[in-house]
Amino acid sequence: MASILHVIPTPQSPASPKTKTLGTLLRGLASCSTMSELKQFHAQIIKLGLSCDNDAMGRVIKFCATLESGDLNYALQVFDKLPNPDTFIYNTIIRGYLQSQLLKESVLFYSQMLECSVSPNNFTLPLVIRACCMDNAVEEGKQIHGHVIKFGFGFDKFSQNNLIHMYVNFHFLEEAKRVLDNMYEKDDVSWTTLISGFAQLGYLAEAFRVFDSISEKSSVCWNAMISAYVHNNQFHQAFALFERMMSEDVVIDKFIAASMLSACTRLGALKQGEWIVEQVEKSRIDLDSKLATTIIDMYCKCGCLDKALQFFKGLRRKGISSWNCMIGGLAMHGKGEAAIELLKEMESERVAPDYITFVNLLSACAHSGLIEEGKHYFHYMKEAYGIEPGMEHYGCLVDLLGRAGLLEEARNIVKEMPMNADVGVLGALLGACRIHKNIELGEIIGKQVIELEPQNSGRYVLLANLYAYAGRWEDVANIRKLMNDRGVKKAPGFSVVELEGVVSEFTAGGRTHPQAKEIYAKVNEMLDCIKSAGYVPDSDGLQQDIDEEERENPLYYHSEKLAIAFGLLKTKPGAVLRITKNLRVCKDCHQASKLISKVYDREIIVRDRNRFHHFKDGECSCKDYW
DNA sequence: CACTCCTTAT
Repeated sequence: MASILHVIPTPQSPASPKTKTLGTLLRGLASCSTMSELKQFHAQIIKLGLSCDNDAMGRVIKFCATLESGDLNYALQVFDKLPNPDTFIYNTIIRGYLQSQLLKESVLFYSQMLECSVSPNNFTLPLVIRACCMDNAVEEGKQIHGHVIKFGFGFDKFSQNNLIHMYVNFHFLEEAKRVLDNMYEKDDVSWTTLISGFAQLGYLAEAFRVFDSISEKSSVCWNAMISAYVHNNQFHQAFALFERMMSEDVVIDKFIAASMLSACTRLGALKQGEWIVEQVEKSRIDLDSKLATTIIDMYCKCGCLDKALQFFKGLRRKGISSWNCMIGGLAMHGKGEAAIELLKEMESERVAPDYITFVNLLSACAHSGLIEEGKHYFHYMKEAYGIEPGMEHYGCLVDLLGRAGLLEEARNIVKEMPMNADVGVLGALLGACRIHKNIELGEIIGKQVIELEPQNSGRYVLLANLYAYAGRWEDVANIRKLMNDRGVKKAPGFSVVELEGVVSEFTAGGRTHPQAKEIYAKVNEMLDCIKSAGYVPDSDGLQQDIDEEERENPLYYHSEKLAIAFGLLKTKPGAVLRITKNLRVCKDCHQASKLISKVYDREIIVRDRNRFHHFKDGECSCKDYW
């Protein structure tokens, strides 16, 4: 028995047993992934008598406060036990609040830190600046700017860059620029923050001035400026800048590829888009799921469903956004059944559909008139995946029912849905009233929609068209007057056609094209030809009706017809014409396009604001519902 | 022991 009381001598380890255990524990802590695991490590650290050790507790707090699987309240409990928490620990809690969107608490914790005489370091102020920025706390933000200087971080890049971000967010553009100008050493972050900030507020000239002032432009800077143009619909500027970039031998990376693809998509510039895809493949740019999605979207919106599908199927790993985008693409092209098939494929590959998947799927059902299927999936998403229908889903359902002529049912959905219908949902109902010429309901909804979005010209136009159908010319004139009084301008209509890689743009009645004379002659010839095939210009009431495209131009010269005429002039017989326009196809152009496809034996693919129209053999894929 | 900028889609 006595031997038990003897300490058996062991060889001396280089570190003391306690340190060694702590080291192992901290390593274990770094690798734990759940709160319950963490609590076990925490308990062991306490047993070692380290419950007040900043170094050890700092790690515990870091886990709880900043990781997805953490628990901010637990972090705060640990914090409260610490007699002298250090700067790192304060910073970590501030970051925890920030990540949880508890912005005021974040700033408050910083002042608590100062009250306890703990000095901020270079990590502290960027966090607090961000909190003020996200909270739109202008006064506090200015004070923190003072602290940056007072505590000696006037030359710290992170603080400065975050200040730029904050002032941009406050719309204090001069102040943002001043911070940049006073920076000792500006970097990509400083420049791109300011460029994209200016661009978001629409100040493109200012953004370009900043860009131009950069002596050594990195690809990040180039992309910031390119995407600034893209986001402001200045596609030609984006292309011009891209070309300049190429001529200066800057290498395309995945960011630039994505921005340029987005420009091609919005413009309908298929050839250019394909060229970018080629570059991506050639230069082995990392094809992440964002870039893959962008490429799929480009093919879909440029009218090449086949290529989109081919690319999609060839992807090794398909992210959820790629699936969603592909389903959305099928929806736009009126391929509802194929969209449903793709959902099933997704399920059989054990990819869980999400909120967006069902928005796109329901939109596919709506565009293809799949009423029963649409209703089914509206319930199915909740039953099978626990996804509560949101505003967009209700919008699709209303669209689906409304298009099918089930206006009462659609209206009941609007009344009974758990949230207040937004403009999107009401707009869908209004659209249905237009299709089915329900003046009574359309008038009520139209007025609501206009007041919800008084600057959106399309809403006025829709109601005015409805009045025009009813022959209520006085009301049409009143709408027009209302628009004038409020200074609402109709978006100028334009159509774009891409031929041999050259994108040509047409505006209604525009004569600036170098070959305008030939094009107009072709339009006249075209219209004569289809007249013999039964085309009757939709001129009833034209003098009074408000069209989406400018009224002062004769109907025949809508941008879409000019683009088609130009396409017929410039391509060989049988070639497919792809046209992209910014507004909805008007009734007359739709009818004309159908007949042109027959008489000239051409497939014409038109992308309008909402969807695609494939004109072939005198028919349209939208089955005249759009 | 750690922080900020440029990319897509609905």
